[in-house]
Amino acid sequence: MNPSIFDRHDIRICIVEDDHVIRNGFKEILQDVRDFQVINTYSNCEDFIHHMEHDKPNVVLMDIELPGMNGIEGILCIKKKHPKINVIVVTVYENDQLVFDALCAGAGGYLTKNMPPERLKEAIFEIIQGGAPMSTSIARLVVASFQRNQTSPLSKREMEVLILLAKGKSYSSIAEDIFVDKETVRTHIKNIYFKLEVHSKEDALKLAKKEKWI
Amino acid sequence: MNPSIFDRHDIRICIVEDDHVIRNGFKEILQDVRDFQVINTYSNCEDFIHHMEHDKPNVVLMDIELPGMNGIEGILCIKKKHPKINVIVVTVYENDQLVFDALCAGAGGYLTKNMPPERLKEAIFEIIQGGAPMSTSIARLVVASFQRNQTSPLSKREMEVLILLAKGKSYSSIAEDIFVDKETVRTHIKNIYFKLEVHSKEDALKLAKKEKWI
DNA sequence: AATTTATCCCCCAATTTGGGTGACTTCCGA
DNA sequence: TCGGAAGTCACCCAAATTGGGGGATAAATT
Repeated sequence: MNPSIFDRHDIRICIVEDDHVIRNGFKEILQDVRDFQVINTYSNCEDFIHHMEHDKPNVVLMDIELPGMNGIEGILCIKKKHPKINVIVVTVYENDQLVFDALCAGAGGYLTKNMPPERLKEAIFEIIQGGAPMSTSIARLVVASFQRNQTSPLSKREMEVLILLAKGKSYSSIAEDIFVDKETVRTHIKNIYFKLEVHSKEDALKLAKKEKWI
Repeated sequence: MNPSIFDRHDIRICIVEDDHVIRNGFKEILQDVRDFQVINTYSNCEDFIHHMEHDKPNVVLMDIELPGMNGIEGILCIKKKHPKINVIVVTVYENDQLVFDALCAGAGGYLTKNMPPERLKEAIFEIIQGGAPMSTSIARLVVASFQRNQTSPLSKREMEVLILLAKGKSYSSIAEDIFVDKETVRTHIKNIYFKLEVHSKEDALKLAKKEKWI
């Protein structure tokens, strides 16, 4: 359960960050930690990617806004070639879409720059041990993304139908799933469209997703 | 940035846990913490729900496997009436589906029972401050759920088409989106079906979701 | 040179979809 | 107890979609 010496010794770290003050700050914080080796620091993604075969890092601290290739693209590129490299995003941005894009791209953690230096060290141990270090606000964002507003104007049954519709099912298939007649499904969908003021499956699903009903 | 005294004083806590040893253990751990008040403990959801109006907790520690109503149903019920109550799941289960069900139901945190007692206290402060306390393994599960296996047999263009199909778009609508002829979309979809060995939109999407391509 | 990818064209028939209208039951809140 | 949702099913209609068959061409990759 506790991290053994084997889990954490010799953790090879690279830093990709265009602001040299922050870059060196992180290096300062990390380089004297036992088990950590700051292999190299880079001011852009391209440089890192050219050297990653040689650097063989376990963990990369990655900024998002970078000259040239941005952090998201960078993560995609890194993960494509070396899926085992752990990327922790370290940025000032807490924008929803950026967070999700980074996680989808393969980031294993997401920290905001206003954290105490201790948190950075912890985060690296955490990701090596199979965790996913996140700032509190980011964790909340991520967890909230699972939760749906259930304040839709649709009835329970209508929501059921809408969710099945979202799976790409046809009316007949939905009917079989919920053990009613195809005509009933049609009626539900007509009512859904009426309530949502839309006239097609596409628009209904777009609205429902925007409002986080599904 | 730092938690002020106003953020954390008088945190009202309820515990829902059927094992009385664990239930009392948690109570012991929490009751002497400054700012914490353990209002009540319950061995099942129903009892808690009957008292929550009176208890007015800020945080509920909730087990999943409970006699009668289970934890997931319990969370739904609590959140429906009092969306502001913070529910932290505390369980032995690390089953993927259970974690996601709990988060979808409205859990604001998810801890496994094998944590140090300190972690429980931290977690309560964390959720009050707008965070989402999770065990490391849970955080990893959650983050991993954003990441897609990009090892599908489909080409880039085919993936694009499949993703738009998953949004409920018609062939014509997809064609407009990617600036090609409807016939081209049809060809892509035929090729997708051939590669995936399916014969309908529903089956293609089901497979793609199962394999986490979309 | 062969394969994959991406683009487009034609034909065909069954199914799906969206809209209109109406009807019956049940259940809940005012 | 009355009215309104909610849920169920029916029938009509026309347009659109879908899935499957057969091609073709050009570019890129292997």
